[in-house]
Amino acid sequence: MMKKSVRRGVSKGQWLEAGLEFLARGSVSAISVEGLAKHLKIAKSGFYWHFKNRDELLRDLLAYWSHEITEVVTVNKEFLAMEPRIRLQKTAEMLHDFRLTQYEMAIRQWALVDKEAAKIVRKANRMRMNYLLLALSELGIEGEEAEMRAMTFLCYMTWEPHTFQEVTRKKRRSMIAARVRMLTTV
Amino acid sequence: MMKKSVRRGVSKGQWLEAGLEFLARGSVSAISVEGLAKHLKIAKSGFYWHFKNRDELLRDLLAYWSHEITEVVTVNKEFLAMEPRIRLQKTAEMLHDFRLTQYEMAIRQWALVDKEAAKIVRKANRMRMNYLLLALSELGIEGEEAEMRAMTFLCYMTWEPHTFQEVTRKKRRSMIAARVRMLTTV
DNA sequence: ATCAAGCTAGACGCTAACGTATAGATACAA
DNA sequence: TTGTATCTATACGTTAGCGTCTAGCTTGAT
Repeated sequence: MMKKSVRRGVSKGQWLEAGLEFLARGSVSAISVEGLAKHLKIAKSGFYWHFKNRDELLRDLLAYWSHEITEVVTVNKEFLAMEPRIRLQKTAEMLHDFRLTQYEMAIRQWALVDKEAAKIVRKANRMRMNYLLLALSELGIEGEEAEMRAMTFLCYMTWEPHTFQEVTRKKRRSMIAARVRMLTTV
Repeated sequence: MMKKSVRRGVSKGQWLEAGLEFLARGSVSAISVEGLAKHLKIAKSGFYWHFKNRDELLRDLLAYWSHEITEVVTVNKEFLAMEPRIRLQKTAEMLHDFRLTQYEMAIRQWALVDKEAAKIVRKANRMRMNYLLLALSELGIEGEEAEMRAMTFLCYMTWEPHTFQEVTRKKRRSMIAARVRMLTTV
């Protein structure tokens, strides 16, 4: 009755994980069924046991990204209890420490040619903007000024690691505080 | 004697332009010899008259990007005569008006897997950072604070159009001034 | 011991794209 | 008008990747 059968073949989860690993390399086209199979040291036929086709894997990865990266980060009760400046600081640190933006490049580039990806990216933007606008609002920053600051914050959080790969992680982390200060100072 | 023969075949320049057009769609992999040929309504064999292979076209596009986008924008005498705040404002407006960041996504994603592209992207970062750091320095902003602000400015200029495609160009332009103010206020 | 569920190996056919080869076409120059 | 430089059409060979098919193998359940 228990569905949790633990045969030792390659599970769907392993294919998904491998997919994410390849996605982090920077593009959706880096994900090939045969590439993943080789990575998992297996023939590709196993892939088609779990997925109808390559596109189904991509949709699953998109759904995963949408959920984990956006909703989990945004809908976070503990964070909302903090003072807004601290909250933004902790959020930025969390994004950094857990490398939560590593798929952004691939996903957003994908969104240029895929309708569904584009839709989810727009939704992610909206949720993140609302999260940031709320914090800024608590600090008395509203309107277009708030919007500008939230967009700047979002651009920085999303793209800094991709843009400045030559900067050390330590240095990048140390600059978070000053950045939050600038973005929250009226 | 004049080399400027004007036969009416498809010139090298037209192939390069078509390449840029495809590149703007978001990725290097969008550039295929056969795709470009179809776009130019011609058989692909003409391509190999001008280029040794696909890679040579890509190298040429990279060189073009490196020159036009980075050096031309950065080494600009008129701009350096302006007051730093005005200079940054004009720079941001120019990037916006001439869509000078439209190839960033493709190039930077390409840099993840191509050594030469990575090198040129690092160089572009350095030149842009120096340009921004100079302006900030004139405003009395130095050290790590200046570095943080320059990086934020660069992220915003580079990525805002890609990240917020849902924002109208008019609105995006109207937000430049406030952003420069924030980034240059001590 | 046997059976079904879950998964795999390996071979196959198909397409898109790369690059090559050859036989032209066109236009200006002598 | 004849030649040469600059392109082009068409056909071909090759590879990478998608997806399919069939005959299995392994493991827990009965």
